[in-house]
Amino acid sequence: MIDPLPRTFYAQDARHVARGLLGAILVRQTESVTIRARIVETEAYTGLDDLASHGRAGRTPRNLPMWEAPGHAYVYLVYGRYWLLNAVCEAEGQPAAALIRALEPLDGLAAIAQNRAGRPAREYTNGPGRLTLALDITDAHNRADLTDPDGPLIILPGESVPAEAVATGPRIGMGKNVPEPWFSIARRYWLHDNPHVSRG
DNA sequence: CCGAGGATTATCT
DNA sequence: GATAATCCTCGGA
Repeated sequence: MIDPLPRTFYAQDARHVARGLLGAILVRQTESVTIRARIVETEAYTGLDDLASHGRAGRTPRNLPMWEAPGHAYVYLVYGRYWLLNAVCEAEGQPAAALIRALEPLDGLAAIAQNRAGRPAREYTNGPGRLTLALDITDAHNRADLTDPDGPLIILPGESVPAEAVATGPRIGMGKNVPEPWFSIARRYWLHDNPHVSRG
């Protein structure tokens, strides 16, 4: 039995956590199914100074998990339709998170296919809203402890990813009113050439 | 393949 | 009342 990534891992800078999550294994456990998938794309949202982050304007009811203890899930609804999954980062009292943007399915493919019925297999988990549908992740998992081996949502360490396999670039999908440098700064991380990332 | 436009609703101003 | 860390459909090439 492999231990989940420890809370000390998440307590680091969100950029470091986002990069470090590449290659790690997200595990979704229910009574009947275990789904495992490799994290292949992430984004870092960090600090009051990050004008693209929910934490920018101080504490609100929605973003409260970002301020709490690291190593927990921050799940919220976007565009009134899709749940997005983040891992809370940095010290308690510091608003930061790493968004999980894409996964490479490993186990539980039948359950994923059922959750994504009607879609082509290549679009099962290659986007932050798609992967939560595929793994049945909802607000029920907000604040879930990602370090609890018996929890519904955990992250295990994966094989190490060499630096040359990682690409970086601007974050995706922010409103046009996010000012520079936050709009264009390279805080998206993905595995170069992995077919499951949301964009090449 | 690609771009444009609509869906849909909690959250914040 | 405006906005949003997105996805899907449809039309055209």
